[in-house]
Formats: sequence, C-alpha cells, structure tokens
Amino acid sequence: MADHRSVPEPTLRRLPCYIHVLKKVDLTGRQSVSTSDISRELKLDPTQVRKDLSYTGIVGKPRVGYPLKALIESIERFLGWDECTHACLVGVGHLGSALLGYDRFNEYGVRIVAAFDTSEAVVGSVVSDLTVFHIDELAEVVESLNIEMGILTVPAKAAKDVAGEMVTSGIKAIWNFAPTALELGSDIIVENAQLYATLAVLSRQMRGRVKTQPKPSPLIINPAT
Amino acid sequence: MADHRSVPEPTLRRLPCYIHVLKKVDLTGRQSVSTSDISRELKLDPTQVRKDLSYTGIVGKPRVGYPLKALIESIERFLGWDECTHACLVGVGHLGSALLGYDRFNEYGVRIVAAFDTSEAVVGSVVSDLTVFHIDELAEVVESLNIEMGILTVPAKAAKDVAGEMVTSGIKAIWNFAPTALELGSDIIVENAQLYATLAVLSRQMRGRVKTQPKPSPLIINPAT
DNA sequence: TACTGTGAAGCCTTTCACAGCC
DNA sequence: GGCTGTGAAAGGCTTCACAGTA
Repeated sequence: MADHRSVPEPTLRRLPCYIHVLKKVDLTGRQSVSTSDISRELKLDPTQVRKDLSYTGIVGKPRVGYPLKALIESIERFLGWDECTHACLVGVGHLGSALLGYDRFNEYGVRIVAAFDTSEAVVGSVVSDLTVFHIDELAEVVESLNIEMGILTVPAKAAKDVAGEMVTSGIKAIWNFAPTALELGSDIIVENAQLYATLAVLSRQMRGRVKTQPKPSPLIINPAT
Repeated sequence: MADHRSVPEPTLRRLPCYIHVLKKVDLTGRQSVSTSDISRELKLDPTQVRKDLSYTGIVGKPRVGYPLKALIESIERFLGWDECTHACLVGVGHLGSALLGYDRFNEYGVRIVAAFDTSEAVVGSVVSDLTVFHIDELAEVVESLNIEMGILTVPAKAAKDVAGEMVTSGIKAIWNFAPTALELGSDIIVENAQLYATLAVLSRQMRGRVKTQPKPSPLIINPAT
C-alpha cells in the first residue's frame, strides 16, 4: 500500500514521532525495530504503526521487523525531508528568533536562509547568523535565494498582509504561526502551527479532572511530536 | 447537547480558532455572529461549527445567531480559560524564552509564574520579568506558588527526567514541547505541542505538488489555530 | 427568509482477526 | 513464537437533510 492519492492526515502527523523514536533507537546501535517496539514507546496500536509505515513504501521482515536505517530514510523521503527546502522567516519577535535559533531544521528538510521584519530595531541586525532584511526586499530575496517556503511569525494583525506579500513574491507554501486563517489561492499550501490547539486539549483535561474522575483513568492523550 | 463525557478532540482543537475569530469580530462592535460567519472565515462547515459550539452549552437565536460576548465567554469557560492556572516553564532556551515573552497567555487561562533551567549561564538571570531558578528548587517553588502546570521546553534528552521531577513536585499537567513521549502515570495529564506534526503535513503537500497536480486543486488544509 | 438544532447517513480512521512467513 | 501485511468490522467525526423558530 504505497502512494495512492492522499495519505490520512493523522498518519502524516504521526510520522515525525516515529522518526524521533527511531533516531533514539539508532543511537543504541540496533539494526532493526518492530512495530511493537515503536508502539510501546508511543502508546499506539502496533497495527496502526504498520499501516502508517506502509504508506512510505517500506516493507518489513516477518519475525525481525524493519531495517532501522532504511526505515528512517523511507519516512524522511516520503515527507520530503531528505531534500532541503529554502525557507524565509518573517517576523523576528520572540517566536521568530526562537525558530531562527533552531539549528536542526535541516533534519526536517528545511533551511531558513533569510529573515525579515519591519521594525527598525531589528532590521539590519544579525540573529542566529542571518541578517534581518526589511520586508520590502522580500520579493527580491525570495527570487535570488530560491525560497519556496515562508514561515510566518508576525502578530495576528499583520498576518494576512504579509501572507499576501509572500505569495506575490513567489512563495509556494506557508507555515503559519499566527492565530489567523489566511484564505489564499488554492495553489498556495498553508499549514497552521496550531499552538493553542494543544493547549485547549490540555486545559479541558484539567477542567475535567476536578469535576469527575474519582480514580479510573485512561486519560493520557496523544503521541509525541 | 452539553457535556456528556468526552468532547471530540477535533472539536477541542477548533475551539481556539473560534475564539480568535470571535475576538476579531468583537472589535468591530457587532453584537452577534452566526455560524455561517464563522465558517466562512475558517473554511469549515457551518453545521460542524454549530455542533462544536453546542458542546460549550451555549444556545443561539434562530434568525439572529449567537450573542457575541456570551459566546466567547462560553467557550472560554468550557476550556477553563476563564480561570488562571499557575504554570512554570522549564528550559529557558530559545523556545522557552519565546514562550516567557508571550504576555497574552492570560487570555488562555495560563500564567507563567516561574522559570527554571540548569545552565549556570541562565540561572539567576531575569527573562521577561521572571528570575530563572535552578531546577533543584522546583519542588519548593511549585508548592509555594501553587503551580499546577509545567511547560517543558528542554532538549529531548532531558525531557523524561525533568517531567519526572515535575510530577514528584506535584505538577498535574504537562505541556510538552520536547519531541519525546513522556510515559507518566495516568493521573498526570500530558499534551504534546507537536510542532513538527504540522511541518510534516506541509512538507508532504509540497512533495505531492511537484509529482502530480497539473491544475485542479482543493488542497488547502486546515483551520487556523 | 435566515438562522439554530439534531437525527441519520456517509466517510474516514482505528482496531480486530487472521493468513503468511521464518 | 514473534513478526509483517491486510481485509473486514467497529468506532468516531463530518456532512446532509430537515424540522423548528422568529
């Protein structure tokens, strides 16, 4: 079962978790893993893990499991994380700086090659080895550095405008950290980072605990990111 | 249809989006909104919005919609965001500092009242008005400041240990930004921030675009956070 | 007419059951 | 025995259709 159109989104969201677990196992020197190993670690159903992995095209060996390195590569290739996408980040505030500081985006197929802002206080300064440009230079830089992805870390108010500028500059995909829907043409790929979504789940759980919950408890929620 | 045990998790994840839209509408001075207003903005099905909202216990008026302020309050109350939970943050790196810099967590029912780290370089310094403590003081501070939530922004390696310390210190819920599954007792609520999950969805979309996709295009994905 | 509220249908994801393999 | 792979059943979420209301 390989890439018939469209992979379930839940599967896509779990794949990074598998990579994290697998890389951890890889450090121990083991050569193969089984889906029960993975599922034990992430508290998932082994069948589900097998189905998810099968989307990437890998095949395992009965009685042994999956070859570890090949499995990692298979998932990374499937997600496009084996190739490097050039990205720019717009909005060098707290969160923006934090993302610029991540030196490990290359493991996720992304390389941030430029940063932009409007504030005089930031433009021209150097953050994590990148000089911050004024946003007026966006189009020019996007073209010259072959940037395909935009990381949007501006305040909600500015998000729509900046997203528009990204699109006219030729950016194809936007990773949106602003708490706003963007409504762009359907040829632009948008994915929202949804920080508060996870907080909502957490908060609601906390609420629930007080009201009921005398002792019984299958209440842990999610796989790790 | 109010709070029969367990609300669908997708609903929980959408509720913050509604709040964001509603607060934006509130600025215009309008008194009520309909689910079609909301669904237009977020590109969702109006029925789904109605079902989601009904979980919070609000009732709307046919022909008019929902009273705006009451609706916002209803969602916030439902999520527990009307009351303030004391939280501490452990791991004052890039991301940790960024979260400490958010002054708007109070809108989400959270107040970060303490920060911890192990690095000599950070301990004792002041970040966003908070003095950073050494993690050895965790238990003491958690007790004295009545901290219920832990925000975990340490490197993956340290995550499990720190999570354990949070639990023994009396913390009830952990918002985990580390890319690791935590495996704690079932009386502890854990929610993983899943940063890379959204990136995986984005990356995969980008991949898909190159290979196929001549023109047709219902490919935009998600509601905003 | 313009909305809410809801039972039922449809669809997608997860889980189960089991065949195949070493 | 311990593992993969997969068809089929179960479960949950979304969408549809429509009744109710002002």
